[in-house]
Amino acid sequence: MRWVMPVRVTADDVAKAAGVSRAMVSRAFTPGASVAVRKREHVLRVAQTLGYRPNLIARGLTGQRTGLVAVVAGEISRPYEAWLLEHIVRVLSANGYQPLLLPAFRDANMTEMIDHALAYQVEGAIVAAGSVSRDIADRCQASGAPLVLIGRVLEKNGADAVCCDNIKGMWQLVERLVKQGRRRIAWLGGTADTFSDQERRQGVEEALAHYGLSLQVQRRGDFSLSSGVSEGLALLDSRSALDAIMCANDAMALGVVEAAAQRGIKVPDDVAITGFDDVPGAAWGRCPLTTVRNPVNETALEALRLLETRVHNPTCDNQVIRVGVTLVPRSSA
Amino acid sequence: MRWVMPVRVTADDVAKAAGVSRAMVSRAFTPGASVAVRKREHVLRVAQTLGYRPNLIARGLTGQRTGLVAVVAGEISRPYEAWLLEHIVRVLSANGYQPLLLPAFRDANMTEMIDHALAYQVEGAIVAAGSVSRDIADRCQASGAPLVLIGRVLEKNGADAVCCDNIKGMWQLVERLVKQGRRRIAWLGGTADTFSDQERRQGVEEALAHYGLSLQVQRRGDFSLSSGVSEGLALLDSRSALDAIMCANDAMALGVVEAAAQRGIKVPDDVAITGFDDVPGAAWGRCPLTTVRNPVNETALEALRLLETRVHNPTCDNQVIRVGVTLVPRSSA
DNA sequence: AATGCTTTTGAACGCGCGTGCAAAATTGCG
DNA sequence: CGCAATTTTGCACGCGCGTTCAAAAGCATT
Repeated sequence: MRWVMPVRVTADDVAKAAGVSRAMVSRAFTPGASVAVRKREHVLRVAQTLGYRPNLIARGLTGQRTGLVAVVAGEISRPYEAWLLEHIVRVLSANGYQPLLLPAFRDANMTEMIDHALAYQVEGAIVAAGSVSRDIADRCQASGAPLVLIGRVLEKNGADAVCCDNIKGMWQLVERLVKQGRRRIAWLGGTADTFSDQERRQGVEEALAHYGLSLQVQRRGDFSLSSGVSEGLALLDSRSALDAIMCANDAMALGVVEAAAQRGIKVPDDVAITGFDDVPGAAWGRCPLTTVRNPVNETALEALRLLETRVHNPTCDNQVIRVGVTLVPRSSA
Repeated sequence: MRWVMPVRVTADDVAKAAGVSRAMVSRAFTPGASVAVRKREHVLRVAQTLGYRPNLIARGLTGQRTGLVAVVAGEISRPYEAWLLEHIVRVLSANGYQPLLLPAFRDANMTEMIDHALAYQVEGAIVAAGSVSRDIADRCQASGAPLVLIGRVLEKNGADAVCCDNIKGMWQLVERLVKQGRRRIAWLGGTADTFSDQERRQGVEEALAHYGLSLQVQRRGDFSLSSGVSEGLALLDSRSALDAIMCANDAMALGVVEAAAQRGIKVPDDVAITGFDDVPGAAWGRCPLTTVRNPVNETALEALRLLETRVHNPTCDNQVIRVGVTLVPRSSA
């Protein structure tokens, strides 16, 4: 391939080639601007020929919209995170935003990351991972970039958030188990100090208490499938005569299914297993999971809505949107 | 929370507050610039107090580095895509780049998307999804943004690419199957006109031919687990007395494992099943997959290396890096 | 104290763009 | 054709920053 020196075609070049002023070119690309129809067409045609596109970086400089939105995602290789990310990105993209992806590693310095994104003049940040301090929220607010949390709520009204109804979801699962006559129920929690873990466990305990029951055993994994296997084995070996194991998410539940298979324990006859999220893949595998559907698409839509609402009205009170969940009964419980 | 009007702190503000010129502030933030040590410290301290950070958008305007890299990813909710994306993002992030995530939907207009990203003055684009035409490659080249393809190679030297050794991987799998005495082998391909599908199938046929064998049956899925199940059932029901089913990726292989279970067919005793990629999760589930490891981390590193190489030397010939694969023998074959 | 050399500093410019404002061109109407 | 009302257009400015260049300041040597 013949290599040609890359040329940055600017509005000036187009203006010269079209025999108009540069302002003309700018207006031709601005919908609703006052430009003669014939001239606009002419300019656009010339621009097309030269391969010109307005430089979005320069546009963002004047305090205009940059169109950038920071998206903080957790470990993308995990099914739930990937699933959620896909929907967020899709929604943003469909609405004319550009997602700036910030990966949150285990020991990632969230403050530093958000700061860095803010330096790109993002119009907002959607955080679906890691723990967000009040400090970060203040910082975003100070930059005028709305912050929306997903799946976690900042104590004391620090930021907008959208979060599924963890409590209700767990109630529904417990109700189902109890109706099946299960009484000896164990809990497999996720990473400590995560919001999801806390609320989901709270939901389980509330619901059990309502039926006069309480948890037989508790263990804690890290939301990963492999931790589901190891902790599942531990639970099954603990000789507590369990008849159900409720997990804080689907991945761990699938791990427990695996553990049960390794021990030759029948699911759901001997022991019921429940998950949470209904990730794609929960329906497949050894034993289709009874779980609760986390409506990620609705979540993504609401997150964007919150973002835009706050752009238009920065002073309104913080909102926490609770999106509804649905019980998805399958074979595992 | 008390709401305070967001203020954009600029270098001018810092300059005034520190009693120096604005150029001073700029230099204080430029490593290696000629600034008195005491003064730099002073400026940085004042900047810190005011919460100032250089506006990266403005910086990018002068033709400096924007630090942005476009990343085109496929359906993120699929295990392989998510896994790869995670590594790409991690590598970019660790090297001071900001990934601009472009989702490639089924019927996404790739040209339009790349164009849009180019308007953000990205320093390069890493494309790990969709089909890339020569047209796009030229367009990137014209903008001076290196284009690196992952998992696909553009015919006739159109762009740099990094791609695993599909052929060799398939040879290794075939060799293993043949040594196990398998002779009646079926092929489950992925989405047509994808590079991976073509090369992997080519590898299988070459290797089989080397042993004087050929494929008994062929079917085609779409790389998804569910297509693996349906096509797997079709293959198993086809009464071809198959003793092995080779799949174009892990997801479909897991689907076929599921299909076999549904039909009560034993894996690997009755039929062997192989995958490709070794995604996280291939090791788990009903039957740990015998597969070939696709080194995504190395892939991501090489992609970035190609990107940077081309930035420094735009005229060098296009390279296609082949990263090595490893056979991962597990239970399924 | 005067000279020559090095380091540090500030004023000015340009990056590419959107837009307010006033001049120019067009239109409508008598 | 003449004049006012209305588009349409071009000029000039500023967004926030990095950087060049010449002036200023510091320093050592004579």
